[in-house]
Amino acid sequence: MCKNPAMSRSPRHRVALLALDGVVAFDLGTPPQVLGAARDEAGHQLYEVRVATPGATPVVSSAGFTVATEHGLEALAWADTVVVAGIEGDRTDVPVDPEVVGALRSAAGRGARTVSICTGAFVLAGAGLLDGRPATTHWYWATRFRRMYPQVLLDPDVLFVDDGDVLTSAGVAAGVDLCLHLVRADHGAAVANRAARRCVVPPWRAGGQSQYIEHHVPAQPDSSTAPARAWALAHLDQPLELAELARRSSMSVRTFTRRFRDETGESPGRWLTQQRVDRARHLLETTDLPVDSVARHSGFGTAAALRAQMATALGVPPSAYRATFRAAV
DNA sequence: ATCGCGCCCCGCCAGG
DNA sequence: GGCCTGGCGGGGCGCG
Repeated sequence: MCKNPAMSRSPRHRVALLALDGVVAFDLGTPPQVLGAARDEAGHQLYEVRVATPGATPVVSSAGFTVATEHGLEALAWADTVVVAGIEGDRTDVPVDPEVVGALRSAAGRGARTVSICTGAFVLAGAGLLDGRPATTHWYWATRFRRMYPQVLLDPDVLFVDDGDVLTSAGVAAGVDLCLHLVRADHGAAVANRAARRCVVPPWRAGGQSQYIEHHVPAQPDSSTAPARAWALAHLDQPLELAELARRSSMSVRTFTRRFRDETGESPGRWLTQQRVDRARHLLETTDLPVDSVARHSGFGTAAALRAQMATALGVPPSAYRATFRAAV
């Protein structure tokens, strides 16, 4: 791990966070906080985040306070990744400043990764960076987005969209999910999970928008335990033993658990119960099945087991969970 | 409520 | 030596 100390440490990933007038205050905090929480084994930060505004002039945030930064658009030329924070919804139809468009386009042109949070997608789209590509934005502004940018393949029902060098996320807090996704893509699940823990990201955000829970943790493509996970998902309602999953992957139990942990950031058992809780949540939201059969269909033998798992995972009993969503929709 | 049993998780270490 | 593997054992947790 830290056999060669500072010398071999790779340079930090450079991130420019672009704040325009009316910037969503929350989005301004997300990348510094979440990416800043990403550390290597020795505790060194893996990202350097600079907040930039056009001309390094102060901008007024959605919360009313003024944002003063040291960096102008030249930070976009410096960055490996450019993140555009959301702007207040009623400003989304204001044409994007040509200088901003130019800076974004040249950053993208030289291969920088471009990312948006929330309504920041309007800015990327305004710069033409989303043309013909899949993207998402805050669900509330989806209609306007479609009208303004019909050439973008908008999917308003997901937390975020990863299209390689262009990534977009849904409203406000989905920026947290996207930043964690970036960390996961750049440095693996273990680092991302440590960052999440450091940020004390809650496992469940109360409220409606139940469709969003479908999109959980994206799988690492080159992953030796992925087939086992797929198989497990297809047989969630049955008892699944670690030994069986390992055997199906033709690995010893020890190697399987070790790889699984490396690839997903979680132990097989924890992952399994998480998937089962997700399945149960989905059934509670979309069916009228009694809690008892929800428990069976999601692989918890009994309602008691389901209740216990939901209590620890979400802090909410099944019936209350269902009631929340029935009331919310 | 408690205990016992089985499974899981993971550090440790030996071997390829 | 470095890397990956896999067996072992103890501590932990869920469940009956």
